[in-house]
Amino acid sequence: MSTSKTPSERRTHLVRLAGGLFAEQGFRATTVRQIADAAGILSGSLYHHFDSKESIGDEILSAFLEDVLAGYRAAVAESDDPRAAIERIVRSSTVTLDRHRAALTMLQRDWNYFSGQPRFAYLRTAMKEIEQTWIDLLERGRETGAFRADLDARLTYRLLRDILWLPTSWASSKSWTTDQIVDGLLRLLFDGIKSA
Amino acid sequence: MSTSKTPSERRTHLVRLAGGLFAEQGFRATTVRQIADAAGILSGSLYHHFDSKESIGDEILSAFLEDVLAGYRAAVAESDDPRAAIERIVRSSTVTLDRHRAALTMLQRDWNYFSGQPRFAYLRTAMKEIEQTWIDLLERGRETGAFRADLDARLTYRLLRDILWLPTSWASSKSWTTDQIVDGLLRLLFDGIKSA
DNA sequence: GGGCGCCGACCGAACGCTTGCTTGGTACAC
DNA sequence: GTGTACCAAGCAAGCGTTCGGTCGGCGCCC
Repeated sequence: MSTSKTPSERRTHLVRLAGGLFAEQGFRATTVRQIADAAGILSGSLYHHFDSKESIGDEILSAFLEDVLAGYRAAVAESDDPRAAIERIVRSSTVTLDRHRAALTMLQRDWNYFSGQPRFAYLRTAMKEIEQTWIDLLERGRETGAFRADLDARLTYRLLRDILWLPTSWASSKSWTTDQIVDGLLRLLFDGIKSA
Repeated sequence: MSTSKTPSERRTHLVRLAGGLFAEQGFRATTVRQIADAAGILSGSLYHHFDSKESIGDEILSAFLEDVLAGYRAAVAESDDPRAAIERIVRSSTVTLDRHRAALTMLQRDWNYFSGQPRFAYLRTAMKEIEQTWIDLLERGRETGAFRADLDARLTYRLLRDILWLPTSWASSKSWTTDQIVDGLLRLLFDGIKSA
């Protein structure tokens, strides 16, 4: 009944383990010894599977961004109007972010650390694409009359992107289901809190 | 013309210096040697003014929470209806948060670190009061018909509190004035992004 | 008014501990 | 009998913190 040892599937298991710790504590705050402990292993043995702590972070982050960008591209490509595209982004993001909680915590808490290193240059690239997608959608929606004419696309984007990434931090509190959060968010986003 | 040396005004200067670094990098990520360097001093000499790095953090955090709570209490006491109170909270918060950028970064990035220690128990207490204030306002507004009947007060609070604390992180980008951000935020909050 | 004592501010050097990472060896697989 | 997965031990660098000592300036005494 012990876990059958697939060839290099064990490596994936280690990444997931590390990811759990990163999601709770952030990347820098997590030590290689903690990761090793969680795996029931000595810290030095980790370096049989990875050549550095950063490599683990790299794997987590790049996988996350691929998923996010794929979601954004699909949402834009397969939606008729900006409002529908935004709703699709929000809904797909929630699923993606839920699967990659570690990556998001890392980006939120250790952005300075990663974004400074050449190795993680792809972070900045991906962020730019995300920003451009939002701004295009917001401006197109404004032009077609779907959104308020006085909407500041850039400002609204900054608010929205961060807002969208927030609820992931609430992981541990099981007060709400993912669906509840998305619905609450979309409602707040489109209609505000005022009664009609 | 050199800075006249007030007795223990130099201490305040050090706190502000440290705060600047905390705001950029977070508390844990900032080393006492960095603080000392910024002050043109050796790291050990810091301990002539403070008995620990945590003490510096304590001073920054407690001052911040006092200001925030004062703002919340005044907003509730001096407003007639929930909607007005919320608008007042948002407007006062923006000013407060701007003055205490370091504290906010510390809470966002190092919450786990601080909230675990008995010394910083007041953090949890203050947060509870903030939460209760929001929930009371949202529920009262729902009862009086000012807000949507299907508004989930607790969920909305979680979104709003975090949203409110977000723009502080954008410090460096001078793309927007504080007023612009508040107005955009309030508009988004009450009315959403849809055109009427 | 010149010397004395003191005190705040800082230096220089170290302490104990934790960090990410390396190295040499071993047990077991196939 | 070669390779994989691990252990045991340890390294250098960096962390927060401590400690003995230096130095300039202020009050004060005679």
